[in-house]
Amino acid sequence: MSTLSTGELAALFQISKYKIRHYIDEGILVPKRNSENGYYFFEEVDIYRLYQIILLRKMGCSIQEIKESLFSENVTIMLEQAESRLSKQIKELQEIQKNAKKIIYSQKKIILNKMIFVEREDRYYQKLPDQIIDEHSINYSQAAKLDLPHLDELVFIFSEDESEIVCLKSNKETSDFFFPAGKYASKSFIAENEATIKNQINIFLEELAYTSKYPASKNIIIYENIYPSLAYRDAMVYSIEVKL
Amino acid sequence: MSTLSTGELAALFQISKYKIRHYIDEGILVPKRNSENGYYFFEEVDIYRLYQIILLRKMGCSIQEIKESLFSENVTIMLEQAESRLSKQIKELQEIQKNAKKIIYSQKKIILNKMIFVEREDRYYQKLPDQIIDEHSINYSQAAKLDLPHLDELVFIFSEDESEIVCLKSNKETSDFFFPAGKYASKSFIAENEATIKNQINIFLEELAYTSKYPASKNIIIYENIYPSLAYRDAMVYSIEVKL
DNA sequence: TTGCTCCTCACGTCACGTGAGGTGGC
DNA sequence: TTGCTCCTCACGTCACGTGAGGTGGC
Repeated sequence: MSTLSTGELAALFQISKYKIRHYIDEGILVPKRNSENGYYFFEEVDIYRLYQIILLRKMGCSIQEIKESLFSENVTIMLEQAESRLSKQIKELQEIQKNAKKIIYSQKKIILNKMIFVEREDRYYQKLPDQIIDEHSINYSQAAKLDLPHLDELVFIFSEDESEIVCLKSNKETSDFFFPAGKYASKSFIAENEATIKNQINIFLEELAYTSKYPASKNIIIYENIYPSLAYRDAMVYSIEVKL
Repeated sequence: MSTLSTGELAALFQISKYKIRHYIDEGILVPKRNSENGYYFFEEVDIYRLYQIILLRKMGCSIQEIKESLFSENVTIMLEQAESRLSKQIKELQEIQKNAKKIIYSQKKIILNKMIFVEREDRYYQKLPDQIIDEHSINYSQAAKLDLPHLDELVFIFSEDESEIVCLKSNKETSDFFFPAGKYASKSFIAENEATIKNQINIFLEELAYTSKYPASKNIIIYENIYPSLAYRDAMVYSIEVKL
């Protein structure tokens, strides 16, 4: 039976020799050694053992867990546990990938600082309960139950009487505000603070007057574009919309 | 604008406060602090920043890489790099999962220590070059180019003149041995060493004589069942086959 | 002898986690 | 006052990686 040295085994599996030494030190790989020079030599069983270790490690098992799997005749039980965990992990990573792609895509496609005209469906919004609102903004500690997808549904409405109201997407029955289907003027911009937003609203309205298009309603809807916002470092991306 | 404490932020993202403190210490999260009591407070930008950090960390970026992404206005470039790496990683994990399932499945379905009868197609085998063979076994240091799937194609043939020859799966043209299609007697067993294998061959042949089924050829084929073998701790699973 | 590998031991590193000791807020 | 959080600092941990110093094999 031919045997391998640490270096050869490392080359076979394309891992570092230090890793192999680590597994020996931890007692999960127990090769025999040459009694004359103390060199380790690896036989077929050790090669299989190392394959198991590498596989289980890649599947997310700790060295401690692998150590425990040594007590049973075969590693099937540990493999099955690891496989079901891995399956979940792959799904999680796919979700993470989806979110990343969403951010990348939305950052690339968004048109900043330019008025555009968009067609919208009927939209309904509902005032947020007072305890969640704090100085016209959302109170995150109160709203901790709301996760990110929900923030997606948050809008600020500047109503006819100039007051600012924080709302959530809603349906016909429970709505406080109704924005009918049709053509809307829209503009997206980057804002670091609330002053920038107020300023941008004024610019938007002036620009709208300049193009001789007069809003059908004085209700202005402002929302944060969560996904493109997540791409920016110190700023957020907002959009203003008004019905023509 | 409402703000969050470290604990509240940790609860919002379902991570530990120590992790948040770590990101602050590393300088990738830079919240303002209350000048009176030194408490950190987190504003909306910090919440977005932490979301970015958590996302990039989950995608496999190091803190150092995240630190570098801070120099650009947005994290799109870093996100794109991370996304392509993540995509590769997901594929690798799916390969790992496939291998694990193969091992689990083959360990469960294999019938040990019981003679069975199987139908086989035509099989051709080719002797392995001498430099790869060492005392009737494979020399792994020479065969390091062969990866695991190739070991799957390795067999030991005990030919009519009782000699043992190591072979690889082959085709009609380059073959040294030919095992024709038809019914084969087969038995799988666990072996720790070569003596067990020799012993199992004798038991197998006696058992075969006992069932009054005489082999059509004295060529015996022995191979290791790589995938079930990978499930066992100190042993390997072999199968013997002989044409009836 | 040269250039390669092998060994041990100890310390480094990355991304946190933990635990002691003290303060702040309702 | 009680029970909660907050802070700092230092040390622990997991799975390795690195580097010094010395030996072995062709």
